[in-house]
Amino acid sequence: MFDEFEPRAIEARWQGVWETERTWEVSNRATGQDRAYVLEMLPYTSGEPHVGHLKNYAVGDAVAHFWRRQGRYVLHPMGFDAFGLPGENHAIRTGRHPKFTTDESIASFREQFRRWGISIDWTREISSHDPAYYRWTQWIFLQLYKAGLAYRENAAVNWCPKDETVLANEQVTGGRCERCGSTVQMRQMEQWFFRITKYADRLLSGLDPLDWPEHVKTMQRNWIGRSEGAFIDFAADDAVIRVFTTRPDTLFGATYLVLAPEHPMVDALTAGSWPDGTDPRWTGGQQTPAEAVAAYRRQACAKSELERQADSREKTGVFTGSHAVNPASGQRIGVFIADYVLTGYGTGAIMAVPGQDDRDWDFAEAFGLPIMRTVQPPSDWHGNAYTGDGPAINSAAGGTGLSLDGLDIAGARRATIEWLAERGLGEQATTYRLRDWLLSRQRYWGCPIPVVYCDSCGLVPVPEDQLPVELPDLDDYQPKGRSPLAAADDWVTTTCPGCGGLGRRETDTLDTFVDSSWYFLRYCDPHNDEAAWSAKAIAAWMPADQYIGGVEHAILHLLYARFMVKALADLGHLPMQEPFARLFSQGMITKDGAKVSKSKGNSISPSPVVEAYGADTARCYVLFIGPPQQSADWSDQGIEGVHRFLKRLWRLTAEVKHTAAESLGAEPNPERDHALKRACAVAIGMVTADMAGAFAFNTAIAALMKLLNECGRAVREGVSTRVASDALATAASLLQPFAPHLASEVYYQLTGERVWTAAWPVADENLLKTDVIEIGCQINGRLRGRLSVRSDATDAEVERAALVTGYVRDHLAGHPPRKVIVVPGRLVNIVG
RNA sequence: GGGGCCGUAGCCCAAUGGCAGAGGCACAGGAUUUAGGAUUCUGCAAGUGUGGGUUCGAAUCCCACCGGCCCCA
Repeated sequence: MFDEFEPRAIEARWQGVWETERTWEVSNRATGQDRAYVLEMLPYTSGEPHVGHLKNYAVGDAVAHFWRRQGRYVLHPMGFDAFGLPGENHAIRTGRHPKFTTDESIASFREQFRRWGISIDWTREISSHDPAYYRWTQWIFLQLYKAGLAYRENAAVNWCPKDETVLANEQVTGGRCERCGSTVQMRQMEQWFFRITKYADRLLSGLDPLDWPEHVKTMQRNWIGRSEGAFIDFAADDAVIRVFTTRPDTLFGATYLVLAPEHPMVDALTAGSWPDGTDPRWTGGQQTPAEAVAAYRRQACAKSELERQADSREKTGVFTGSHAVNPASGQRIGVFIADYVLTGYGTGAIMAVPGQDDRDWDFAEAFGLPIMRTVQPPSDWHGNAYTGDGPAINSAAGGTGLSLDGLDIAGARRATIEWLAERGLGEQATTYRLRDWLLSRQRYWGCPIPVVYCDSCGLVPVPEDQLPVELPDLDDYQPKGRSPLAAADDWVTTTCPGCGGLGRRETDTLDTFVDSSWYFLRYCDPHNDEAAWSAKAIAAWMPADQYIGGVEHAILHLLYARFMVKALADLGHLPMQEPFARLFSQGMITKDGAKVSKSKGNSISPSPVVEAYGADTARCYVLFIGPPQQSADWSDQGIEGVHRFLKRLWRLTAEVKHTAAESLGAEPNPERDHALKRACAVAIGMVTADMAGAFAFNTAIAALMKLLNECGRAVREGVSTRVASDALATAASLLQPFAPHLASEVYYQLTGERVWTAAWPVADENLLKTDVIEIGCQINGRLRGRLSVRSDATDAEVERAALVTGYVRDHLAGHPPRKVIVVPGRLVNIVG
């Protein structure tokens, strides 16, 4: 036993034991135990781990340990998301191959995880840049390609001019590149996509049964953005404009049409001159519609999507000079362009119904366009557009045969869609905000797309037995608007697998989200050379019982992984539909209330903390700092308190261990012995409930601090050595998921046993019982005093005891109480 | 603009609708120490952002507002 508390020595000792004895390794062949798969999101290897990683893995490790101690056989693996832009950008800056910086970063992460004592089965480690891994990434791509779920298309894509690559919609925020902040441009390019939109409905309905935080599910639902409505065709002078609306029931109220300025039909619809009687507000002050449209387009381009969507903004737009016909009312209505309509949503064109839509109302008011209500608002309605339900009005026209008056929204919607469909004027339609997943990246440091182009055979997938298509070594990583791989002639030039003639390899690489959309499957069977995984291995572990990660991945990564599992399941490669049964979304660690990031220069490295206080303190601190799902502010002062707590456990253990006497402190005292045993039982109950429930690690650690305070008091005031020793061993046992090293040492010192092999403690119910309890006594809901009653007293007995109490009798002054409420074990309330 | 989370002691945070306090930080005083540090003991404080409502009873549920953060636009 070391005299001083030296975390470094203790931690090195137990880490050595776990490594030598391969304590955390699990076999797929083990039988007879309840299996569990605890998974944290795989770290993106850029530089060194930060405190967010520490929190993520401290949470995951606590769960893994707790479940093991409850008798489950736990798979807890680790790997690295190793491809991607940061590694490549670093290579461009330094001229060093990204493999070196990536491998250094991985080594640094691996070393930190060891230093933190995270209980990982390292035999299952994977790295996404390892050919043995990305061989199967390529294999998955080919399976999806064969099934028609991966396709190539010329598409307008988001282009980041600084990173010189395309970006997925998901990687564009507020019109800017998520990584570098540059304003994103639109470009037409041949690109690879996964057909994730085909799974939109299943990705939505699959959310319902998942044990995930509700807000994460909501974010996914909003991202998929399903809207039900209809396409409606409006006949213009010599064209048909198809709009999408979620409110076909309001068709009679459509008093004008609005196209997005970028809509492909705008040029054709732009009239040669302003029609007679054109309102001056509609012309944008221009002599001709063409000039007005051109000027307005220039203006719209200069704005970000954010500005265009801000509802409070003044509505702007111009008239195209063309008219269309409302198919229901037969009215001629104007066709406008305005930037509050976006190309990407629906058909890029809307029918404007100012009576039932706020934005349309604002636009109609600004431009003097007719407003007609087609839903009767309530009699006390004083607002503008009425978006609520009510009977349809003004919605019948003799000529067209459609009559909706009196129907509610649902009925009018059905009738309108039926009427449109019969006449070939429209159809029921569901649109989604979700776009297909853009996979291609014109970058070097990624997984090569296993495809060859041949003049005679066209696009030929690389045969599976020729995988992996290895990423070649390059000296020049500089992107030049096309992938750096395009310059590697030796690599690009290849034999066509179809005809044996000359072929050229695909030079784009895969989005790194593809790499990370299936890694959790590979952990189940990481050394399989014959297949990406075996059915047996997947059956043994999947779906993951607990997934843990940051909320920043609530949309992209989680949606991609869910899509991948569904697609692979449809192709017969997987037996389940969802990868993650339970999700825990941890909160960020902030510094002075602000997000920490490398770019802000306020990132926090755990290393100095681990050096100064040890891994146990660092781990306990990130768990104690607050509820783990909430964001928490890092404070160097707060660490001290946790460190003192661990140090106290060490000191008390030393004191108890070193005494030869049968008791400590004053004379032995059975009452104090009992009180300490009881404190243990209480702590067991609290920690167990906190771990099994909402992962309330902060209150679990608080309960252990309380138990230790009571151990200290008992040792001071007199307690038998046996009881004190048992109490400390219990504390260590309960602490093991959070501070495994110190817990192992203390437990070993006191019992000679290994704490991780010990069963999770169970509270002795008998110890929790007491004879007499104090309850609150209220009069009219206000606390007036306390009352001692037997713990098994009936409600009637409690009531009687309350009614004979002095201040209650004084208050009632001889009148009977109107009501008496007894909350067993808590309080009694006299209403008089 | 929409959706969500959060406002409790000087600070971080607890509290199945039932006695506002578990734990930690800071602070004050005592013990120990040559001193500092470390250790240890004792003490300390808010009526729960604001205003309504439901209830015998609201930090907790409902409505509105204020403030902070996150996501989406």
